[in-house]
Amino acid sequence: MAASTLTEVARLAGVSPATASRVLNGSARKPGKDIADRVRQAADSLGYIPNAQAQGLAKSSSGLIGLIVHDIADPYFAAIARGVQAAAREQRKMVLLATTGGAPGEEREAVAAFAARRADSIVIAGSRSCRTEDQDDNAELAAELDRYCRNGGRVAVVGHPVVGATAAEGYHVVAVPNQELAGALAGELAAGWDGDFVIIGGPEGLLTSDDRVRGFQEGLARAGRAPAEILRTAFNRAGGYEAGLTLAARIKAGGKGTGDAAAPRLCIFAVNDVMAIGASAALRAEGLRIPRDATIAGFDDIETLRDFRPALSTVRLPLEEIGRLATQATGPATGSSDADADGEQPTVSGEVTLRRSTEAVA
Amino acid sequence: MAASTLTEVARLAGVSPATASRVLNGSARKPGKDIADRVRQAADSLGYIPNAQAQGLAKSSSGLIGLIVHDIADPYFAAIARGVQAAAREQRKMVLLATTGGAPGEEREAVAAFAARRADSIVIAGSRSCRTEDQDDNAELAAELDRYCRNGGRVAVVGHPVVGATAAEGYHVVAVPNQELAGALAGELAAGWDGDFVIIGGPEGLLTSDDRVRGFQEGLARAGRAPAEILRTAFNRAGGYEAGLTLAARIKAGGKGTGDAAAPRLCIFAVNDVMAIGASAALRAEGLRIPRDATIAGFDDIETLRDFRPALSTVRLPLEEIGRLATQATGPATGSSDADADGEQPTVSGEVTLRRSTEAVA
DNA sequence: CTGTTAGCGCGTTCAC
DNA sequence: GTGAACGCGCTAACAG
Repeated sequence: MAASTLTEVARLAGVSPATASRVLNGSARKPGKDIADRVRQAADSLGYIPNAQAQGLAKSSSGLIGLIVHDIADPYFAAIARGVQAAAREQRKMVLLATTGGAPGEEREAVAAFAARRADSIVIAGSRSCRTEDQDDNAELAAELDRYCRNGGRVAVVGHPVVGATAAEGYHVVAVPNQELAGALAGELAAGWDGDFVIIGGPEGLLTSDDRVRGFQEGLARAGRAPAEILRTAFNRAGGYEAGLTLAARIKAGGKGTGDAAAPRLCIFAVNDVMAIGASAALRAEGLRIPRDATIAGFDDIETLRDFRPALSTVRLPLEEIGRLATQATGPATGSSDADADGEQPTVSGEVTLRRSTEAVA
Repeated sequence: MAASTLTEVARLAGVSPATASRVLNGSARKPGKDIADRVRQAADSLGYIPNAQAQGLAKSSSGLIGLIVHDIADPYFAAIARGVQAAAREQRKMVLLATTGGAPGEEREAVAAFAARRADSIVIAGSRSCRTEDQDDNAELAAELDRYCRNGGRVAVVGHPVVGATAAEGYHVVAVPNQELAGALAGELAAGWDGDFVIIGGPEGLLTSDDRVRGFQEGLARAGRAPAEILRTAFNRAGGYEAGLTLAARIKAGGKGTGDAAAPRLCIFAVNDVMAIGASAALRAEGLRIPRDATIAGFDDIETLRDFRPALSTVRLPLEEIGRLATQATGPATGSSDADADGEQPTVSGEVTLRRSTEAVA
């Protein structure tokens, strides 16, 4: 990776490296118009590309933004990544990507790697876990982040604060009202439906999942309903499918065949869209139909999934904007001359979106 | 972004920076066991994190892999990105992400940015364009890539070579048999269907789209069919939807109502799955049903879309593996002691996958 | 096996 | 306005 250096450009232009640096990058001092042209010409005759590593070393900042996701192929994270990318471009920075599968240990490694690269800021998307088995890793992650912040790094976390992280300078949380929204969803669902509810949740301890489960139960309670049973499974399509099979068996056993208007249908709430789609697929594979034999709702309103039929009831989350906000929170102060307190937490809002998958059938 | 330096660690351990470096990183020389422990202890008592920028400057290599995609939120690219990420991890490198929307000009900028960061290699996913309006940008992109390669950088391009790029050292192409596969799809479709075909293609000049269109027409010809009409539109869901509306109007006009067995149904080939889904949505919105009123096939076999009903006939492409292969091609020689010629082009294979969306109805 | 020296490429004080 | 020096943090060639 040898390329032409600033020194070479300077020599070719017959000036000192310092001068060349001043013209090729924005410096306070403006070199003479004539000499500037000479340098610029020399530069692109040599195909000069500044060495960002050296620049970073000298200026002690890298122009890099680190992004941590569970899985970039998951449409949820992909959407957030798009927002991060867009905001990064506005800040004229590049994004470094790390995928961790959600394991706190790997997240710690990713943070360390970003710190090593002297990333200007780090955005952590994806649910945190508070299971006891992750306790140690979480502590190390928190310590790593804390050190990163103390060294001047800026951090934004989507959804929940990192477990055990002390609120340090430069540490931002983009709050996602999972619990409230899940409650609202439960309320609207309960208004048009008087049967039983079941929740397909992720593994216990996954904060996002837990919040949505809790919120949904609260919403049910407010509507005077009994708490829903909770099925725990993996936080992805496969998990949803598995739970769907279980429910299908139960429906078929209890309902004594489908289409029986007297048999109470089940209303299923899967804590995210991808799980809901998995569950739907399972039901269908078992010969059940939605919303005839059961109704189902998800969460997130993943764009790619909007064309599914029956259209999935869900809670719309502005994923791309979430990524954007998180990134902006770590950037330089926004132009708005408004109250721009450093500790201010950007908040996003979602919207309950009822569609065909939870429609009452005649 | 000030952190503790190697020098500080060395001082605290009472050794020279060089020695500290040798123990903290894998060097040829192994320092004494006793002194090594002392250094290591000093290092993590200080929370030392090596400065990758400085390491890169000194070693003239960065441990970075640049990935260029049109849009990271597009499931096609997201899947490839997952493969790239996985391979990068195996090479103990990090990935730098750039999104360009497919514009050659922005791709050129991205390559320059990667070169500036001294990325060890660059993976370019996403279709190239050969429209005359992109000619200049393409030339500059080719020049930029060429220079990057000459400086020792390694490049892998998915699908097509960069237009106008001279086959330089370190320049790899992961060939995707779009044309052959599209032909095979046409063949299988023609075998079970004797009506008309229509193609929904991307803008003319998009190489991937063009290949698939061409291959499909060839397949039709081999089956003794007349060439299909081609609708040009945007290479995304919106484009598919738009074309779908057009076709819906035509079907309704020509068929004089749906379900008329005498009216020839149309078989639609959309050059990618996302467009096919868009077209399906449009048909449905117009009251038409698949496969009753028209049949449709896509290309890519996007994972997230597999749960759609009616299940979409398509061509399965190992997207994740494509990303992995491209990345590996730019990495150090693979372990296989086999013929490992540098210019060898990894090839992937796909598979025609017929599903319900193209089923003949009774 | 360890310490010393010399860069890697660039930004940034300083003098001129 | 311009050039010469130094330092960013680390590794690689040498001495010892």
